[in-house]
Amino acid sequence: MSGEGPFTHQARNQRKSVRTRARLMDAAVEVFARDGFEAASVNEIARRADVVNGTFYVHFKDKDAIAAEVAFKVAYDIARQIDGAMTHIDNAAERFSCATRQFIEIACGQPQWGWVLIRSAGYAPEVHRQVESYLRTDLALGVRQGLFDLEIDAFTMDTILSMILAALAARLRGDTGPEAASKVSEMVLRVLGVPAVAAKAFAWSPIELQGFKIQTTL
Amino acid sequence: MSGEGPFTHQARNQRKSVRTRARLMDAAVEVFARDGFEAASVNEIARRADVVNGTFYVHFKDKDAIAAEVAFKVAYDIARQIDGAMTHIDNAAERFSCATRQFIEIACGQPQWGWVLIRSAGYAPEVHRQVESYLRTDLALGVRQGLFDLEIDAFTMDTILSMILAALAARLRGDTGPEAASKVSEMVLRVLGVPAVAAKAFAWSPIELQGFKIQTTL
DNA sequence: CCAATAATTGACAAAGGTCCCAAAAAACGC
DNA sequence: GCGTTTTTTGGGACCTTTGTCAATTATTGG
Repeated sequence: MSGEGPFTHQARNQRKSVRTRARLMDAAVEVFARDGFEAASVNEIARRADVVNGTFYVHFKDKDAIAAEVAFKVAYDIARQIDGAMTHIDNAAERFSCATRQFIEIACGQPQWGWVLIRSAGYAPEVHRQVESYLRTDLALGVRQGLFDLEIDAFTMDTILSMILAALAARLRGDTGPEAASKVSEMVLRVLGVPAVAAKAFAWSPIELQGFKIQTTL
Repeated sequence: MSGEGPFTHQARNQRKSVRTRARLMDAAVEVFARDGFEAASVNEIARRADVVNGTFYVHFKDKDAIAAEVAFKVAYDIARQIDGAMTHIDNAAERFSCATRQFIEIACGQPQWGWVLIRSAGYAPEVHRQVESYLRTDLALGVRQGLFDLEIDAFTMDTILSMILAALAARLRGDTGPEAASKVSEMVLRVLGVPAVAAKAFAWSPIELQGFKIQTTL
């Protein structure tokens, strides 16, 4: 086994079944991140969780089942962290910029989670829904505040999300430094109709967070 | 076998080896488009090309080899079609909008090629390079013409490409109608710094093509 | 038309995948 | 500590995949 992952940590005081399940999920994250969903094998996941192959099937029906659960939990957890740290920001452009930058930062701090998000975006609708949920609210707010002049429909959301994920991928690949998060924020704000100068200001201003620091594990 | 694909058609008068190779490539397009690169199997490709498994290995070293070749040929061919039909347009914003809209239209006319482009974008650098080659020229031109005010670096290119591919994917999934191409053009032009009104005008103006119509097969 | 060359075949080994299950071991409540 | 319940084990049945190769069949130039 390779260290203790976030799910395992969260399950530390629960009954054995729960702990094993959590170990399988941490292992699945590693394998999905490295090999992609299609190429990942149940055997490899079990091996990394230090259980024999048969144990896997006690806990999950098949590969699809664990993938859906892992993707959902990862997306949910990240979204929750971001939301919690932003309750004090009112301006929609600032909220968007802050959320996007934090999202990329958090996902980079846990690279395997980042890759799982990217690689599962195509297959797992629940990931899309999770990430979009925090986006949609702020975008709609911006329209109401008169900051954004673009119609926020499903296609717009989809395009914006793909920009953010592209930035995350570039960052995880190491193609770019931490500035990618601000760059992509600025680009999206321009798409939304924020004037260039204001977009730059929002995207590059320092982030103020509620509380000390962002929590990067469950 | 399921009909005659573009590669097979192009190879119709060549020697047998070339024709079989082309059939394998058409089959590979179908399988990669349907299953994605990771899940695609050499067996399935051979079956669809109406040859036995062993024949595949006469023509290609392995799955990677055929994937690289297919992705490159598809990207190259589409880029060539677009370039050829745009020699008479001078304005960079118009060129970009026209190229993007045609790109999506062509890729949708041959859905399997479209999916191959999307699914291989992550794995095959040659696809990125091909598609970016026609983009980069026009974006740089726009900066020189004073139309765009955004620095065109690798990250910018990457983000813009991901927007275009997201629109293509939405279109191929049937999530959106033909207007997606104009919508995404408009969004990218805004990113590039084109004023909202002008961006809308460029993105939705009718396309004038050199010659009669776009060719949609090799 | 025939010999030489080119191309395809089909069977197979080796590797690895999925999923199941009877038996063993561990954990739990009393 | 002890019997019951929960959980894990290990191996096996069966399938798919990859990649190779000697044998066979098709094509083609002379």
